[in-house]
Amino acid sequence: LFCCNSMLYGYSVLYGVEAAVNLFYQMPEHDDVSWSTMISLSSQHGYGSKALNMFVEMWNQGFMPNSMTYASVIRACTGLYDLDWGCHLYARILRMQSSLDAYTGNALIDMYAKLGLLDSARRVFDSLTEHNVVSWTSLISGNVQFGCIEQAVALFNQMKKAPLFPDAITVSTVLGGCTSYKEITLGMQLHGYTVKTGADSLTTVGNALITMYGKVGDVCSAETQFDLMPIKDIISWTAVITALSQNSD
RNA sequence: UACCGUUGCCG
Repeated sequence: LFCCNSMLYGYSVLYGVEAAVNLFYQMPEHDDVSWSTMISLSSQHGYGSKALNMFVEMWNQGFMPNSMTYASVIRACTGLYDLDWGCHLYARILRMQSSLDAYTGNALIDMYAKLGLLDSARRVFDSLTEHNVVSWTSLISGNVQFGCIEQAVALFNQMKKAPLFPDAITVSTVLGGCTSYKEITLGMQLHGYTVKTGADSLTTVGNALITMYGKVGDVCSAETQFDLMPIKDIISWTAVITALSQNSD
């Protein structure tokens, strides 16, 4: 059983999730680990309804989901835009585990944020005893995506006062907001912040900066940023080419 | 053994 559990993950990497599912059903017996592994693999690879079905099956057979299992199923709900199931899981977690932890809490924040229920996302956020960089970024991302850029920035500034630092993903998220809403003044302030912290040399952050300058027609800054970057990936190249082509002279 | 957030283009 132990060997099979390790093989489930290996199978999904080598042959795809379907192969892992087949292996799973060929196993003579299952335990919480096998179930949880399959559920997280399924939700990670976009097989959301498969993940939900397996969760029900697992539950009916009397196995105990842990917070990572719950987080995986919530992620599945997020991908399926299945708010009913998500709320149901929320209630069930509170019933079974009495409180949210970092995994379930962040998964719920992400779910509400992606579905545009920013107030609910905020309530979950506030109910957590501890916030990590993912909690903050998920909430910020929701506000960016649903047009509350000023609220996103307010959160970002609040976060800088918290005992943890925004990472590359947090900064890229806010920069993405500046791009969408053409908030160039704000974007340039953020650019200054990234230079100060050295974050501008990180590929994700640099990519977001290239895109932002390209979008507002500042090809020169876009190119400069591109040239400054020590590590360029496929996104850097696409972003700079897009910037150049959309501002052709 | 597995959890959650991000940046370009195309679909």
